[in-house]
Amino acid sequence: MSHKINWQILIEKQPILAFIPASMRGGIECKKVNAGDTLFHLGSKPKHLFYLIEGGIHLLRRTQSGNEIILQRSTGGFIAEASIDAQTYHCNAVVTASGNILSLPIQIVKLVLMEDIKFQQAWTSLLTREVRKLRAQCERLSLKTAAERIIHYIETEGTERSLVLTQPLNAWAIELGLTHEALYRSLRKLQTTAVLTIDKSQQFPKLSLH
Amino acid sequence: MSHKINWQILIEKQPILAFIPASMRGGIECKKVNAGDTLFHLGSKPKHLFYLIEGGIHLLRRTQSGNEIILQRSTGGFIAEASIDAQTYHCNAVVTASGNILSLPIQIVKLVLMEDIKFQQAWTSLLTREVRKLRAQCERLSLKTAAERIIHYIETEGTERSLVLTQPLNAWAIELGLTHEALYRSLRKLQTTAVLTIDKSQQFPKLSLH
DNA sequence: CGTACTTTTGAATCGCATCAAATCTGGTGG
DNA sequence: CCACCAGATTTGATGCGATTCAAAAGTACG
Repeated sequence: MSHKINWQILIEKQPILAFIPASMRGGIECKKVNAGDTLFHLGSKPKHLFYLIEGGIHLLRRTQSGNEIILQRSTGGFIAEASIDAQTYHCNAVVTASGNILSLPIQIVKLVLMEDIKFQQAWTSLLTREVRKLRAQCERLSLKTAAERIIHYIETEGTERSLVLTQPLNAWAIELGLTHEALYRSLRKLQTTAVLTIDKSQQFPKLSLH
Repeated sequence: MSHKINWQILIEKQPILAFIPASMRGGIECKKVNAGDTLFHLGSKPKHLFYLIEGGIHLLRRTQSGNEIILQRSTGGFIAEASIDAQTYHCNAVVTASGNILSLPIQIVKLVLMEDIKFQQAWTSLLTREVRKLRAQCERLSLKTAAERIIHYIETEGTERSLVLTQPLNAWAIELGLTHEALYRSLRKLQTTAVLTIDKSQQFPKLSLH
């Protein structure tokens, strides 16, 4: 189930991968994953670091009371970066949308991290960006109304008060901590009050604030 | 207003500081800060990285509508680690409880990061923990009800289904994305329905799930 | 053409925010 | 020791906005 990896295209999307020396690329696999698959589960020892190229993955855990807690929804990028220096996984990873992943043996990644200070720096800056992004998301989620969250999102994630989504609206709703109904209604209101416009001619909607 | 720094005690509390070479300690100051002080504000260029030894600091921003949003509350540790490679601060830092901070010139920190791979690694693991914590908070904030957020907080941040807060309840409410009234009412309900108990004999409340 | 997914609308309900006010607390200075 | 004050906690009433449940219409794709 392993595919040939086009490193050139991959590196364009994720420059940090350029730091993986060519000599180590042999150990890295590209796999197809299907909705429903489990990448890893809580308690097991991390052997691979995953990079989601395409598809969707949820990291989740069950509480003692049996409730399911979603720790992270990912539609691309490294999965559970934190597992790199953990003894065991702290959660389960379930594929929610079929796609492709890179599977990097943690040994290799650790080796490169130890030896290559450039890679370390790139990794640090990746984490730093992630911290900043997550802070912004926390900030957004503590806004009380749908309209405020929408505008905040466009202002912080977009450029020039405008933004092309990378997902359909109903998926965006979840990221905003809303139901899709609430998002649709709120968007409609923002349009009728001329606060923003939505362009749906492309694959994903483009939102622009006035 | 600069004090002499007792590195030995400091390093015990925060081992990462051991990586700062003795030769560079001269550039680092320990300052007293008072409630109400501003450490830095949005838009200004980061010159120092701050380490909060004692006291309390809020990182906050104001929305267009004038509401105050708290991005981070800290009662110790590094403040705004993300500022290390940012052009400008993306929030304001206000002292909410008097105490002491270390003020590390960013130049020095960057230099050590470049040269010392051990420090790099320690820094990476610091960021990794932060990422994990923030993910948990985002997931908590996307829970719809006050009760769910409270329980999630105890389950993820506490040990053995129980947790001692590090702040009064009204401050906790903000971290949970709730008004203090909503938190008080929800806590009362959870107590009367025997879901949890609150012990207020100490300075800060201790919450235990049943 | 049918299936799966997304978008849209409607109606009823619930929970939280909001505003207001009272009580309780610890700490201060007279 | 008491008066006083700021901050924390508590209770009440009201309204709004989001959730929830339900169903229909639009869209993409094989």
